[in-house]
Amino acid sequence: MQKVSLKFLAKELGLAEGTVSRALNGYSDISEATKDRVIACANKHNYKANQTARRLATGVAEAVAYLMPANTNALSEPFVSQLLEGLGQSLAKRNWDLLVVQASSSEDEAETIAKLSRSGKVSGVVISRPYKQDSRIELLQKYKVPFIVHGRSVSHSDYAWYDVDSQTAFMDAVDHLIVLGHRRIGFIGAPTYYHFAQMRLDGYRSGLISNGVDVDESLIEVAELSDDAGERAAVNMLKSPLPPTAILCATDTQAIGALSAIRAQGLEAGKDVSVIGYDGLAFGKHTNPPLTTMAQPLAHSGRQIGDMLLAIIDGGKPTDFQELRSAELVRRMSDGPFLGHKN
Amino acid sequence: MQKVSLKFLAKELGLAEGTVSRALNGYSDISEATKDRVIACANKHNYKANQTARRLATGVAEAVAYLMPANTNALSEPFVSQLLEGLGQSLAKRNWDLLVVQASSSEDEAETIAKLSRSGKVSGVVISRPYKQDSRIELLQKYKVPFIVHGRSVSHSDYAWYDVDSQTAFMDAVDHLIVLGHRRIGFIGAPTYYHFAQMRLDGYRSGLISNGVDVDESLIEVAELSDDAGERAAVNMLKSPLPPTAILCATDTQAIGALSAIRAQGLEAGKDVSVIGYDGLAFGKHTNPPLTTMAQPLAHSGRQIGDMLLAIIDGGKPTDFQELRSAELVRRMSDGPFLGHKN
DNA sequence: CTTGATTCCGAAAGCGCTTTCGGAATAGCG
DNA sequence: CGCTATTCCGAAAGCGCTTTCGGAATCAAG
Repeated sequence: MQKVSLKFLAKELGLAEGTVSRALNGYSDISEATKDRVIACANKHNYKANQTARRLATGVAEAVAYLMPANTNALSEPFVSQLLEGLGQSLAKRNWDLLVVQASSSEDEAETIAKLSRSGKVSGVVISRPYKQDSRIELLQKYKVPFIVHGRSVSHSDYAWYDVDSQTAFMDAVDHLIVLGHRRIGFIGAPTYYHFAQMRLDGYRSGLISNGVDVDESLIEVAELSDDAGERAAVNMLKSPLPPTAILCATDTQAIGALSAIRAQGLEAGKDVSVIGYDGLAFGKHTNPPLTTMAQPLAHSGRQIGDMLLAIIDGGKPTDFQELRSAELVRRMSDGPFLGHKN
Repeated sequence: MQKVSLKFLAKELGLAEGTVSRALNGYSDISEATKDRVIACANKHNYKANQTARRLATGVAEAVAYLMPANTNALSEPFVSQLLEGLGQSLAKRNWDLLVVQASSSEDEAETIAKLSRSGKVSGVVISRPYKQDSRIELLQKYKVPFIVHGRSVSHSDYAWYDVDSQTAFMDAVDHLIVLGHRRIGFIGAPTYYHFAQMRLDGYRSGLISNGVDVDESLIEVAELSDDAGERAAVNMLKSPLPPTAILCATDTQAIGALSAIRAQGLEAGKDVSVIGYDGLAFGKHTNPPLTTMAQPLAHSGRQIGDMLLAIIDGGKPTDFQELRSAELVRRMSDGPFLGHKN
């Protein structure tokens, strides 16, 4: 299996390397005739340009990186593979590579980005789950690396992002619960250094206010992004003297934990206390009871994000690429009308 | 932000490029003194070698690819992100890259591999879920690309793999069910072009036989790797004139579907009919009822696989790297003693 | 038939790094 | 002090591809 290089093809065809290269790349100063000849020969020998050499010569990396979120947790990761899949499809159209990089810790994320940009091995990067104020974003801007954020930070006016409007999603969820008759609605949030956590909390708050119900700070818990944390938060809430009759959770994962807590208290989710999650994990169909959730349309988000990134790399203005999708309520069994207080 | 290249450093230091390069790479023909000087200067300017140039010059790709399994399904993918994470950690030690590539269809997988190997952009690849006879493996061998298989194909003696012994896992599961008093044990398998599907079926069969119970082919269903498929298979089984009192499923995802089917029939999993899955998805804690499963130790499989691959790339014999782990039963609530037939 | 415009291709200079080779400077030794 | 053995570094040749530039050949026009 001998290496087929440009040189090889050139010799075979009796042409100069440069000519072959230009023919393959569709330059207009090559006659159709020799172009065909070259292409035929290349196919015959199964020639694939050495991408490394190509990258070096052209100076374009032909690759983008996905920065894996740190501190992930098994239950919440379906979105990672979905995203990766979509990104891959998008990049495949150009035959670009998808790199997956991860920082060993959150503190290292900045360092990782710096290295990434300086090594010049990618022409773009996408990051997920931005913090309220995210040093990764600042760095990316400073280094002028095209990037798109899966989510938004607080000041998100000057870069490209793709996000789901979880704030109004939570307002909608509150509305829904209000219509069902609930007034004591609890909220299990996520650490507010995540901006999405803040937005969801805000949505919850304004939902309450717009419905004329006061927000009771004792009904708000902050938990990590795991089922166990959600469960702990829920038991706290349930044990309070005036427990909520419905609980909104920042993520499905936490909501699933809350479901456990409710069952453990001998209560029934969907009757004694309603719970609504957020994410729309397919898995929610199988919880006990099936989880009602605000589902985000992550179906093709990966491809979407990939296309946006490519457009920016091609010279598009980042601010032209800010896409806000909306979540929608999918009712399963964990919500229900307020039935009056037990005690 | 001016580019810091070797040339830049060389000029700054009054040395030749080659000298700087050798100093940075720890060659022994450079005095400690200038080595220190060079390194200090490099750090000061935050120099990072252009990896593309380096790759071209050395001829080593410094990257490995993970071939995403085609036809994946959201519920079963936690393992992908876990694997990726581990692989990334392993590669990070050498500062290598992790590429994620996917074929547009199963038929394209061979083509994808061919392209991958010829483009020379990776020094190794890992694939998951091999088929009984897997053309990807043959190709990888033919092209002499170091690789490791996450799983095994039928003839797995001459390459490197990492797998969990699901065959004995299923024998164990049968034993467990037998001890609980079950005799009519159903099996929901996966398409047998996946070798793991065959092995699990074999395990089920020999488990039965070793316990002296005849295998009843009408108690064996084959389903796709999804919850819905598992559910359909389970209803078929349950509707049969002599339904099983326990069901073994090839994957947790299917088992979760089976749970739904059982509930839909007005039966109770864990009492009326036991179900045991395989995989150990964290999610199984939250199904209704919580799913008993044969859990595979995927904790650090990614890192393990990465280390193995690196060792092979370094010249290790592939056959020295074949690792078989074992799964273990984690009992939750979906299994229970045989209580006598209802009808 | 000459001249200027086209068409098409060869030659060569990189891209930024690695690595071999040889030579200058130093050290070691008798 | 002369000679060989070391130590250390500069020079240069690539890695495989792209791209600019100029020139030979062809064509159209005068």
